[in-house]
Amino acid sequence: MKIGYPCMNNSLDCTSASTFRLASYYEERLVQTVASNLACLRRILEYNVAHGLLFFRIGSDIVPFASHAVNTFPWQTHFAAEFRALGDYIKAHGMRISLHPDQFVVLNSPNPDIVQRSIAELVYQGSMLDLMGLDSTAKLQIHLGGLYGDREAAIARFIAVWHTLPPAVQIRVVVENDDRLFSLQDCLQLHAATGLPILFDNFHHECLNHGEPMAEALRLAAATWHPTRDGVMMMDYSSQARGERKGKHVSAMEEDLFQDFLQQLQGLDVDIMLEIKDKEASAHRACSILRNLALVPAAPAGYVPPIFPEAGQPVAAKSRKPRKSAAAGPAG
DNA sequence: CGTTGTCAAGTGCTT
DNA sequence: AAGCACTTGACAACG
Repeated sequence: MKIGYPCMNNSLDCTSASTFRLASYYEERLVQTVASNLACLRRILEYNVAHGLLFFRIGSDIVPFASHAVNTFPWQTHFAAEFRALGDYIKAHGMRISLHPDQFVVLNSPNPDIVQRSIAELVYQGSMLDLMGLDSTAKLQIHLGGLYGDREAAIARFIAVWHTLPPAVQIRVVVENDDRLFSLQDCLQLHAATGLPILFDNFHHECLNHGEPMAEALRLAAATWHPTRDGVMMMDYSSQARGERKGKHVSAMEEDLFQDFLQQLQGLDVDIMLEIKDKEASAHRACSILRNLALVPAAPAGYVPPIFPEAGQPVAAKSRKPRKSAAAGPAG
């Protein structure tokens, strides 16, 4: 079992999601930004290894405008060595990686332009995993898409588009049950038609289900992951923020609920992504709980116990990077 | 230097 | 018809 958190680390003074406005796009700035993002990603991974957090979701903004027509820079070859080194590091430490393209990726849209843009985004994100040399257990996590007033037609369109995906992308795509439109049952129907694995989200399942108990839902989702091709089932874990809109994620892990959830696993092996606002802080807590239950290995050599911050207090102040000066302005 | 409106991209729901 | 929410975060303009 591996524990992870998505995209950002609040303890480090860097971000791997630096971007800029389309209006201020120019190539030199792109190169500078990607280099900076990859350097920060490396630091985040090192932090994770040092703290025994072996599951991580890489953000979508590593290469700004990667699937936009404005970006014609061959970043894949320019940064090949950097991506390769990251992949070597990931493999050397047995880390698991996922990416989660955002809401603009809608494979079942009736609009063919949107479908094409969605595929381009998947190709971009999948190619990062390819460049890192990671196998098909590194996944691209998406939702089924829109409903458009006809559930069966919406699912059928997804299946039709899925069959047209490049094989390198197809083998990485996994579908997550969402909290309003497409339930675990819909995802199982999709799995039956395509064989693609279901990334199970416990909180979404609580919001939208057909009465399946959590333990049963977990087993159903786990059975969709091919042991060698896909690896151990990935899942998202969260819980309801009290007093907030239904579906709103908590800001810090509620340890009792997490302990209750672990009981529902009934021995099932999963890699758990904590979709909780305070990121690595909750991941540390989860890891600590799992170490006590002997579900994850003892702390790695040289492990420094994290200082749990008070609620709302950042561990380290973010220091702003110096502004890029006008020296790198567009040609002239 | 702090504040705040805005940002490539989609969909469904609420007002 | 328009605004909002979705892992919101971070850029960029303005004072």
